[in-house]
Amino acid sequence: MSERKVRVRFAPSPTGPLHIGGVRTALFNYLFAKKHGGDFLLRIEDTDQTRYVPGAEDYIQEALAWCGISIDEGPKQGGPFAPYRQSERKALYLNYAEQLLQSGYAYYAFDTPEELDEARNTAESKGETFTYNALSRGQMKNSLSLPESAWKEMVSSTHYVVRFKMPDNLDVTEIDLIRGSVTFNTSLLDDKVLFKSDGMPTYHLANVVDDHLMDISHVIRGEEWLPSMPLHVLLYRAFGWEDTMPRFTHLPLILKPTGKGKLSKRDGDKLGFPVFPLLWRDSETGETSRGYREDGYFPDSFINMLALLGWNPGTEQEIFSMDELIHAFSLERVGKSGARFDPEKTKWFNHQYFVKKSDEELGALLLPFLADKGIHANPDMVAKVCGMVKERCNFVSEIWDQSYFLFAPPTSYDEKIVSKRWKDDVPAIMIEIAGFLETIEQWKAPTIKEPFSAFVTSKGWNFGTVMNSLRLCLVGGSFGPDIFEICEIIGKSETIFRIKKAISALNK
RNA sequence: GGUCUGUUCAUCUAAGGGUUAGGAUUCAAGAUUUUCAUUCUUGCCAUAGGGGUUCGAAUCCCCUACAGACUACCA
Repeated sequence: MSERKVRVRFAPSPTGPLHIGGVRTALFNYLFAKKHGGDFLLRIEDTDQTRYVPGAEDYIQEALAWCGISIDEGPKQGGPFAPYRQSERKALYLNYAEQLLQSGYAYYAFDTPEELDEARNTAESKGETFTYNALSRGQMKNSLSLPESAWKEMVSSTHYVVRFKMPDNLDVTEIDLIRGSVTFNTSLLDDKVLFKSDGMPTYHLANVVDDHLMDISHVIRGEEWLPSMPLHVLLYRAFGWEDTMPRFTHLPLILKPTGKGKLSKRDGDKLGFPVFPLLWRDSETGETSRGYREDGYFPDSFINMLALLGWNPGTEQEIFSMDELIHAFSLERVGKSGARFDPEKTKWFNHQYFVKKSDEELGALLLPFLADKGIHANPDMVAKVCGMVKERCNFVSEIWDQSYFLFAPPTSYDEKIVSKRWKDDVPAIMIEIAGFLETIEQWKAPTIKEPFSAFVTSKGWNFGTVMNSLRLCLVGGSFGPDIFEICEIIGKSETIFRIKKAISALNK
């Protein structure tokens, strides 16, 4: 058993864009597989045609690719267990349902949705919950309650479903790799539908059959699946597959940053952060949802953040490359309780990756951004600019906010700073400063700074006044890199031009 | 309602019977940067409550509270 090759699957249904909770599930599966030298498969669970959303499957593939989660076997990449799309495996499932029917672990049921609703409503009006199980199945329309001739006739003439015959009052105990032993009593469980009247299996049947057929060794999925674990275990037993049954692990949920409940799309809209890896445009409503990629997050930063949400290495290391994650990962170190999502920490992670990038890398990312604004600057100069301001940024887009004045003169002056710095004596001083700068030959930051400082001192001016006013002229506000660096970048004539421009613009 | 799972600073978490309960994010203060940001230092802040077991409990057990998931011919 312990020799078995690790094979895990990520099995989303293509009903919309992949949520970050789903990405994390995929990531943990991937890390676990790679840690043990195993395979990571993608299987599309599209057994519900009514919920099929065009583009969702492509989105899932693209999102995983962006994250650096590579798929060993899947619908696009193929593999020895193809097809990997359940709708394409449709023909298979009926045989397995019939196997259960023949061995007495399942039965035909003919209750219409209306009849089931009615049963639920009657129970509810009595303050009870209707459960299709050993106690009630005798009163329903199925192959256990009806005479054989009657139900056989119905099987051929009407729609039917196949239900699992849940044993009465049996304790089912199974080990969850992060929670330990979990026990359920079957008397509280219902006779789940395994095969729908439209000819498709339900999730329960399809996932067990496929996991078995695809030789899956570990099922790692969200906590919302924990209640259906006993059903799945019982299915493995019914099929006689218990000796190769995968080990189960249920991951804790990702919760809203504030308030209660699990993270939803709404929270992102409300609090202003993405809940999807990639931008998503709903083809029906035309509505778009932000994505981490488009918001300027780096995939490795995004993955790093996600990995630490619910898992920790037991050391104080926080920055991990994918390879380091693979090396350090273990299911035992995944927490049991839900983790509240923190958009602030996500930004912090991005900042860590941001400042680690070389000036040239950032420059290359900024270039197209500048081109959009009609600015075509020298790549060397752009790289230098990135180096000057990257400490103050979390995203590429913020480089522009911190450096636009290096590409063009300020178009406005921050009013607060003007009233604070632009005193009556300042214009006269600035005129003298401009005149002095005119005399400087060597236009480099250090060679400007030295004579400049001497000049200001000799005049007896307050250094802070001069510097802050000069910054206002060149930048339009009170921020940005070293003032002499700015002078060097924009050049001598531009520096003097901006001083004069500011004097006339601020002359009241 | 029922079943299952969970509960350590505001947030992510460490400490798998013995530490002044540690780190990170956020926030606040100070230093540096004659700007802003960075950086550095410091500070604030937690074992849900109650019972046991034990020489000793965040850790083991029970009860309560709270939270979440599930309870479809959806996954």
